[in-house]
Amino acid sequence: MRVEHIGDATLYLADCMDVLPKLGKVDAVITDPPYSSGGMMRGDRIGATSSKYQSTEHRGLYPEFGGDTRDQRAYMVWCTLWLGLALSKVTAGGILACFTDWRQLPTTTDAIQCGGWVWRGIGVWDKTEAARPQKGRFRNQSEYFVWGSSGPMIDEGPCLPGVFRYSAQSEEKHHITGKPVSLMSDMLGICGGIVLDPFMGSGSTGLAAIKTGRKFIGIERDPAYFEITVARIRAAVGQGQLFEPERAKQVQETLA
Amino acid sequence: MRVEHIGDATLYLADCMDVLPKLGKVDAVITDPPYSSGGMMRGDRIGATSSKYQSTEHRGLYPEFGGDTRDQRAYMVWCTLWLGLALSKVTAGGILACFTDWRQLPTTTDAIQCGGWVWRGIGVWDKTEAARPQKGRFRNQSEYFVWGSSGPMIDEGPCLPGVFRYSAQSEEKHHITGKPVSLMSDMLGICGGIVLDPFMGSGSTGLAAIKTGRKFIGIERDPAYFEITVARIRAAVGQGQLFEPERAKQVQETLA
DNA sequence: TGTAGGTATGAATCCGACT
DNA sequence: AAGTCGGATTCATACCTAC
Repeated sequence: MRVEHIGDATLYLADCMDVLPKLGKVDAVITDPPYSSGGMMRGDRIGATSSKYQSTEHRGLYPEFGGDTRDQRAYMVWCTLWLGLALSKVTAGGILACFTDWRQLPTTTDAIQCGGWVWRGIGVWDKTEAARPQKGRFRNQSEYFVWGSSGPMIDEGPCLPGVFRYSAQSEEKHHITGKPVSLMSDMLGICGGIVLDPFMGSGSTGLAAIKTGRKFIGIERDPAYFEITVARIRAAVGQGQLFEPERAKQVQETLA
Repeated sequence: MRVEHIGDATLYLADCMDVLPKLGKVDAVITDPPYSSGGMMRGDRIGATSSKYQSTEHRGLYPEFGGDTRDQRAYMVWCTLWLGLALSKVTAGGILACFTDWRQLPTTTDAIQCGGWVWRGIGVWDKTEAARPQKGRFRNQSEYFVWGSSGPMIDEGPCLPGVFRYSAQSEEKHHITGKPVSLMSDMLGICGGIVLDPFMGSGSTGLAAIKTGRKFIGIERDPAYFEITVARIRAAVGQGQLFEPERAKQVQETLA
C-alpha cells in the first residue's frame, strides 16, 4: 500500500476492502465503482473493458481497468460488502452517492439498502450525446447515481437538482468511464467536510473536492490510474486552484 | 364493461385484467400504471438505531424487506401478471414502455422481465422542476419509463432520445399523474400501428396516438377518467386534429 | 468575437465467423 | 461447446477549423 498526502487530499494505492476498515470518519461517500455491465451475453460482460465499452475504431484509447467482470449475483454481494464497510465510516446523517448504469441500477438500489444505507433517491447524469444510437430504440444517454444517507437526514445546505446535463466529452478525460469534474463539483454540493471515494479512478471526484475546498480521501488499486490522480491533484494544489469562488460559497452555505 | 369507438380509438371502461385476454394483436404497449409508491420504504425509522448496534458482518441485511413491505411484493406480482398478459397481445418485436417513479423502478424492471419481456433500457422524463425541493437533498424531478421488447428488436424507425425534458405543468392536466401529450407524442416515435394503454387514465397516450395517426386501444376502470378521455379524444377527432404534420412524418418513417 | 461547416466519439449491441 | 471473438453499425452533440 502506498499513501500520498497532497494538500487536503489523502490518496491510497490499494484495494478499498483493505483500506476502508482503517479509516476514520468521513462526511460523504461519492463514488463511481466498476459497473460490471454491458451486453446480454456473458461473453459481452467478461471481455476487456475497452471492447465492452468502446467502438471498434476507438479501442485502446485508455488503459484497461479491472474489477469489471462480476456477474450480477457477485456484483450484488460485492457492492453490499463495500457499501456496508463505507457506512461504518460515515458520520450520522452522512451521504452516499454511487454511480451506476441502467442495467445495474436495480442491483445497486438493493445493495445500498442491504449495506444498511437509507435509500433516498436516484439522480440522473444526462450525457446529452449518447452511446451508439440504434434505429428504433431509445438511446441510453444517461448514467444514474443512487443516493442515500446513514440514518435520518440532517436536511441542511442547498437544494440540489436531480438531473445534471454535462457532455461526457466536454472535459479532459483520463479514464474510459471518467466523469466531468464540473458534474462532480455540482454533486458535492450535497455535503461539506471530508469526502471519500473508494473507487477513485483518475480522480475527478477528488479534483472537484479539492477545488471546492473540501477534504478528500481516495482509494484506487490500479497503479496507472493512481499516478494520473496524483498528478492531477498535485497540479491543482500547486496552481492554487484550491478555491473556485462559486463552489467555495456553496461549501460555506453547505456548512452553515 | 362499456366500449366506445371514436375514430381510430377504441376505449374500454373496465379492468385491464378482464379486457386484455379478449384483445387482438397490438404493436406497442405504452402505459403509466398506478405506482403504489407512498410510504413504502421507511428505512429511516430504523436507520438511526440499526446501523448503531450492528456488527460489520451482520449489518442491516434486508432492513427494508422485513415487515411493512407487503405492498411492494404485491405490486411486483400484480405488475408481472398484467405485463405477461400484455406480452401475449404484442406482435413479435413489439415494444413496451412503462412509466414508474424512483421508488418502484427496480420492482418494475424485475416485473417486466418476470412477465417475459426483454428489458432494453430506462428512459427519463425530466420534469425540470421538483414537487418538493428539500434542503440538503437532490430533487426528485424525474419520472422514468422502463422499456423493452417482445423478443428480438426489429431495429427499424428513428433513433429516439433517452431523456425527455417537459415541464409537468406545461399543459392542461386532467389527472393527478397526467403526462404531457407532447411527451407521449415523442415517445410514440418508437412504434407505428396500434398502441395499447391498459391504464389509460385521462387519455394522454391515446390523444398523442390519435394526433400522430396511430390506432389506439385504451382501458380505464374509473368512470370519471373514462369520460374525460372520451371527451378529449372526441374533441381531437372532431376538430380534425388527426395529423400533426411533424408527427405524421415520423410515423411514416417509422412504418417505412 | 462570431458564425458556419466538417469531424470525432460514445460505461453498446448484434451478428456471423471461428475455435 | 447452455462458446468465444471481432467487426459493423448508428447519429446527436461537442469541438475544431476556416472564414
